[in-house]
Formats: sequence, structure tokens, C-alpha cells
Amino acid sequence: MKTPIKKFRKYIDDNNLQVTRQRIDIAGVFLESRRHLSVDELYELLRNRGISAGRATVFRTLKLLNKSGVADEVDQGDKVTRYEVKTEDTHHDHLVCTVCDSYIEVYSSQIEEMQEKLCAEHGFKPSSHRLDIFGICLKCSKKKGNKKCI
Amino acid sequence: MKTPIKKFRKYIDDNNLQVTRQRIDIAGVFLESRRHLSVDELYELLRNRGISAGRATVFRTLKLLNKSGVADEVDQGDKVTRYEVKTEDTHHDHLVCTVCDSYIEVYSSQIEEMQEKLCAEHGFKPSSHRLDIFGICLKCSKKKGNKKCI
DNA sequence: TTTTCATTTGAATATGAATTTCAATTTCAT
DNA sequence: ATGAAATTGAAATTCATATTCAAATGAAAA
Ligand SMILES: [Mn+2]
Ligand SMILES: [Mn+2]
Ligand SMILES: [Zn+2]
Ligand SMILES: [Zn+2]
Repeated sequence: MKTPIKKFRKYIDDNNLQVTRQRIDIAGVFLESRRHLSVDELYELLRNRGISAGRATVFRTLKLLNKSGVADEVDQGDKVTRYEVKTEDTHHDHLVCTVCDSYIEVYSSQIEEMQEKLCAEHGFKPSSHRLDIFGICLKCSKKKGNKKCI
Repeated sequence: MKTPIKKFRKYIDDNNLQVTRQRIDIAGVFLESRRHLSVDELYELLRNRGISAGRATVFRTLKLLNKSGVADEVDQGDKVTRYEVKTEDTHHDHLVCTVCDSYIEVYSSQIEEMQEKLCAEHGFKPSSHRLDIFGICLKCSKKKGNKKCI
């Protein structure tokens, strides 16, 4: 319904925050790159495009995007927090390759339903979940001297 | 089949490591406490029992227990790594309460099967997975001024 | 536009868990 | 018991995350 950038601007409005060049730039690059990005990765992406913004600002803007419901935190098992664009209806889980770090986004309504049922059985009110399956992706299991795939 | 402590000792043997008082004590307390424990929590548990062991040793021993297949890493969403005892056949997932930090251990063979299927569809070879559902536990959703449950 | 004042920025600093260092201690095969 | 090798643990380091604070910027008022 509402585009991510509008959601972000609404959040800024609702919370008496200000629209700054950095926030627009950072949100822009984040939103168009459809990947899982860490603070540092996004910071580098911005630099490569000649956009200046401090790490601290990138960090804070990602938190803002998260709070405004535009970005989801993802944790690939290594120890850095990444973010991905969250659009209305695209919850998904991940198959993460432990060899090349690539990931496949998957969704199974059956698994989702089973989860609801599981929670109900325990009187537990779910608000979010995270399902990550770690293993070896197709490309990596084919090549012997396995290096980066993607 | 094989008791956790035996597994641990076998790992020590197989890798030319040594059986030390600290390793025995740390493994002992870890194995009998059936909880998710961080390095610091286990360190404190040991102190409370008058067992002396440095944090570094607790840290290293938990890594050893993990490598020897006796301990699993768990991540409750806060930023500290915890470990839990891994016994042969007790893989499980978690319902984590975001109010009181308690957790319920759950298992659904149907969900597990669906995961296998999902992986197969993508030619992905799973080796492990992590399913955590965050939300509010029964106790917490009952009490209004909600504080710690457990 | 100019003034005013709160918000934001970002380099530097702090924090804290995870990890490593290294001298002293302990283990264990001989 | 001896000695080489492994282990310990206090302290230091690393590294991502988070905060500080003076300068810069945004936006509302004058
Ligand atoms: Mn994703
Ligand atoms: Mn558990
Ligand atoms: Zn899901
Ligand atoms: Zn499972």
C-alpha cells in the first residue's frame, strides 16, 4: 500500500524528526539495494557512490528505518547485524550457505501456519520469528575447491 | 547412546588435549544446569559454588564443548551468545518471551519435515537450523504491570 | 530574509562481549 | 621424578555497536 520511503517520512513526521540530506540519501541507497546490508557495507556503498555520510549517521539511520518498519534486522550467523528492506507482505526465511555466505529467501505458508499452531498450544503470542537454515548451497556443493559463489 | 561427558572426554582424547580440573568442573556444572548459559552466567554459577576458573577458561571450555558436540550455541536475540546442552535426540526450537526473557522449548516434527522439503526444492543441503519465535508468554500476557516471570 | 533554537551530524571516544597474549602453572608420557 | 607440551588466567586486544559533544544544519518564528 504505502511505499517504504513514505513510511519512513511518515515516521519522521510523527516523531518530530527532521528530513535531512543524509537520511534521504541513506534511505535511498538502502531501499534500492535489495540485499542484506551491515552498517559498514552500506557505508561503503554510499562512499562508492560519492555520497558522504558518517558511519554514525548510517548506523542511526538504519535504526530509524528499522523503527519505522521499513527495515528488518537479519542475523546471518556471523556476528554482524544486517538489515533488509521490509515490504508489506514479504516475510521470508533464509537458507544460508556456510561456504559462500550467499542466502536464498524462502517462504512456506505451511511452516508459518504450523508455527501459529505451536504458539497457540502454549498460550504464546508471537510477534515475530526467525527461521534460518544453514547448510551448503547448490553451487557450492557442486564445485570441489569451493570458494565464493554468489 | 553416549553420555555427554564421555563425548567430551573422547574429544579431548582424540585431539591430544588434556583433562584438567577446570575442564571437568566447568563441563560438570554446565551439564547439570539445564539452561541456556552465557560465558558470564556460567562463570558466576561456578563462583557461587566455590569453583575457581577464569573467564577465559570458561569461554574456551564452552567452545570446546561446542566443538565436541556436547553444547549448542543459542542466540536469544539479545546480544550475548549462550550455550545449552545438546543431547543426541533433542533438537528443539524456542518461543522467546520479549518481556521476561524466559523461553519455552518446542518441537514440531511437521515443521522439521517441511524444512527438509523446502531445502530439497532448492538443492540446498541443510546441516543445522534455528527457529526462534519472539513474543509474549502466557504469564506475561496475564499480568498487567509486567516484570520478570520465569 | 534574518533570527532563533532544536535537531542532526560525524569524528572521536566509550562500551562490552569475544578473543588473544604470554608468563606462570599444570598435565602426562617417559 | 623429569621435562616437553598443554593449559590457565589476568590483562590486553579486537571489533561491532553505541554514545559524546562541538559544529553544522533544519525549520519555525520574527
Ligand atoms: Mn532476506
Ligand atoms: Mn533450548
Ligand atoms: Zn517464517
Ligand atoms: Zn527445529
